[in-house]
Amino acid sequence: MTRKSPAPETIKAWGRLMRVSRQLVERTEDALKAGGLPPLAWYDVLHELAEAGEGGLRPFELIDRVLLAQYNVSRLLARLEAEGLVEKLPVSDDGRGQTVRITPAGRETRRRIWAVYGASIADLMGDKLSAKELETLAGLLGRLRDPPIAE
Amino acid sequence: MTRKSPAPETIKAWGRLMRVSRQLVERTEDALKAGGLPPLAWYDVLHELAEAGEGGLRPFELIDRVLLAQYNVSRLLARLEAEGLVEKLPVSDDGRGQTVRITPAGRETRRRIWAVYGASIADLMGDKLSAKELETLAGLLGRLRDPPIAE
DNA sequence: TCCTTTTCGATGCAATTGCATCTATATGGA
DNA sequence: TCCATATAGATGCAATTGCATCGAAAAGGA
Repeated sequence: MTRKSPAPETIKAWGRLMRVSRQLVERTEDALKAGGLPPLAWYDVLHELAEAGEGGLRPFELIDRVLLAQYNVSRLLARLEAEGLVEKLPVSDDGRGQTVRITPAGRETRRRIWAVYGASIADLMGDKLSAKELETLAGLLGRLRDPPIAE
Repeated sequence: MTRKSPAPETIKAWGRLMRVSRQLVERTEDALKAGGLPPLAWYDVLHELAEAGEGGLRPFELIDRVLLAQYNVSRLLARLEAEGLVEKLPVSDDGRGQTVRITPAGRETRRRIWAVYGASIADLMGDKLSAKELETLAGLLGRLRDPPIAE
């Protein structure tokens, strides 16, 4: 942990990152709400499960992918199951756990969310920066990740 | 609103932005908790009020500065007042409103939060990118703001 | 095998957030 | 002036989040 106060450029970049990310999330959530659709977190989970395919995912695998706390994943999955968007299957070799799989209704919901979410992304980012700038941005952000991504 | 799906570079940059910003916030909140300090939102409000000086700020002015909903500001200010970190003063020319001013205890708390927050910023951003890169990042993010900042 | 520790997932309870609405004051006509 | 509308800020209630902990099953010794 560095002990001294950050440089002015650092503070400025930090402030921008905080403000912009919150603004973009808020606008996107508003767009989803306006369309009568569930929040972003639902999309994230449905997306990961769709990518995972028929094999599904264990809840603990979902946790690091979607960056949610364990209890949030547990409860979100319960809500998704109640809506019939995912199903939980017992897993043979681990009596504690379960496998979660997306249902056809879940895929359909994911598709409907994407229609709005994708448009929001294009609107808020794609229209504002060039392809080259987007790549520069992604590269710089990748270096802030943990673990960092060089590219 | 653009109707088509965003380009791959756009999606990638979006994903990085979402993931990185959440990761950085989470780590910073963890650092504050570990230090027995209040959450980031408290800092934001105390910071704005400190900048505003003796004149203080009206709650509605705080709302757009800190990007919180009206009811969140209302309740956050109530908590800060209960802790003696801010004080509410009636405002002469508008009987509905009030002016909120930071107290000495509030300044002290802000200082203590910054000791950890600033170190976290330096650690998570300052140490990862050069000054030039930080400026590039801030510039690109500025263009995503609403209203956008060209520089 | 038996016992301790770890991991997986759920949940009770308190705090916070979101939504809708409320009260009070101010503002802008007719 | 009087009334309709708008703005400032607070709040009741429901949903969500965070924290701590729990129960159950697995893993790892001794």
